[in-house]
Amino acid sequence: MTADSTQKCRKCALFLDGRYFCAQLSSEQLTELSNESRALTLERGEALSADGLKSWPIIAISAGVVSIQHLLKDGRKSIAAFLMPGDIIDLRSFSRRTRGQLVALGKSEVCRVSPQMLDMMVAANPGARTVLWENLRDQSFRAMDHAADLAKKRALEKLASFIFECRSHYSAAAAPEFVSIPVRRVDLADYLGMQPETLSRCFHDLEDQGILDFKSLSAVAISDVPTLRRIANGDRAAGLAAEPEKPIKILRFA
Amino acid sequence: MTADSTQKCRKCALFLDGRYFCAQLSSEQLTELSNESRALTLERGEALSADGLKSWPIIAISAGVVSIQHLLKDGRKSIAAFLMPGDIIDLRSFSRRTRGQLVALGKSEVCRVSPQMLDMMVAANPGARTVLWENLRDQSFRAMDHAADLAKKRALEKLASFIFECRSHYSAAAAPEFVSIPVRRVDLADYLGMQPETLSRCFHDLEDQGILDFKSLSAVAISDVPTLRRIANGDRAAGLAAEPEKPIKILRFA
DNA sequence: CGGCAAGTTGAGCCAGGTCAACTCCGGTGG
DNA sequence: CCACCGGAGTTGACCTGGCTCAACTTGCCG
Repeated sequence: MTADSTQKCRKCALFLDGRYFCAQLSSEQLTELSNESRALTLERGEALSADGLKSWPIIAISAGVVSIQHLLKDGRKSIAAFLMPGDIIDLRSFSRRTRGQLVALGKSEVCRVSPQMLDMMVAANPGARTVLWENLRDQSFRAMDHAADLAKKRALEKLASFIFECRSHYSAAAAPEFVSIPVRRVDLADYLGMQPETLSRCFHDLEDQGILDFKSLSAVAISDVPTLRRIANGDRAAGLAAEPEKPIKILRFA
Repeated sequence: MTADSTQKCRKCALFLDGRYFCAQLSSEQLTELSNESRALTLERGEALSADGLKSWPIIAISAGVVSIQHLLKDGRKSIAAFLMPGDIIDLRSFSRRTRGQLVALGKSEVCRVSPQMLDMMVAANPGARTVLWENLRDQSFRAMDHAADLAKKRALEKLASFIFECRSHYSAAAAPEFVSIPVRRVDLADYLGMQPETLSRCFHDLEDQGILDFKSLSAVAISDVPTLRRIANGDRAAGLAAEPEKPIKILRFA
């Protein structure tokens, strides 16, 4: 079993990618952690049970996308956050707060870690501590940025922001304008706080304006990065041939 | 100066309240931290400059409310998060992300801490580490809950949620139904992603329905907690005498 | 190649945005 | 003590972006 678990860890993205937590651990620490962790594969739509989370409140995402979902009484659903590979979430104080569920949005790999073990690693290993701390900060800022977007942006602007968010997460340096959208339309709509219909119309708009170029449902190329950026930043004139500015210019000569 | 700074720390809320970071420190650690920190008073509307944040990227709030604000090109403003006393924010990786500003929403006290010193305390003091970690997690979950609220709730529901959020932060055990609203209407509107006019109408609604009772602009009593709770949870029938259910019942007999 | 889930399109409607006028309140100076 | 001022909050009337509902198309998987 020990051999097995160590094997398991040595093939895991959390160990193989130097930016992630497990890559910071020494060989012995990795073995220790292996014994106190459980890998798990989730299919799309599967949720981690509340009971399971009580005994294993630390979840590390090694592949796929997992969401934190909130449900309202009348069935409205919203997705509070996307968790990506490398994200580690500590739900020890979660029960006090609004109940949200952890639901996989596609086939995903997660690793459940014993809290005691995590605390030990964090106490003993400054590198691991830094990585964990930075990841949590990043999650926090992502959530805040997202909240700011939801608060005051219109649908098209939210979508534009999201595409950039995707790009910063996923794009290879080789093809910076190709972006993969790792979730279904419905889930993206729930994340962006709009209806799937509206989302569809927005995608269509961006394609019509020649800003996006669809390779498939889940892969786009950004053909006009500056305009998309301006839309994301809330520049209402972006992509509209900037009509309102002309008259002002003329007045300046008078 | 050492004596001065220690004095300063011993009167600070971050030390006096046992739940907060500085209360976890030993006497020597507190003295050390004093020398590597700078207290600062902010008036409403004052922002921490980007330069200042570069040299002092750790900010602890000891009194008042500080906001993280985002500005769109056309002047739309949104408030991504409220930072409350006890919150500590680490902006070391902030510059990479969307520029947001830290702006005080009322007279506030903050303490800028040297990152090296914070790291040392965190390495040496497990209690302090836990408090800091839990605070950051809390901020993160708050931001996610807030994002979920913004995504799929209507105006009245967002306001109801916010009132509960305030209650959990501020209320004394003695008078659990009294809630203080620590920010101006405009700022609350920016936080909840709506217009001040709409916010005003929502407050009025809740008062008309006998759910809220205003003591002043910034102090309310919740007169009907269950209904407010149901509104916050997205129960569309709450406070409407549940008319739509009757006809359905009749049809069931047919 | 059939069947179902996912995504799209269209038409009509409403919650909340917008704009403008108004009230309220605390501070200030005559 | 009161008139005045400016900022904050409120109210009213109108308008629109995005929601809703329903029908349709597309794409995926056995």
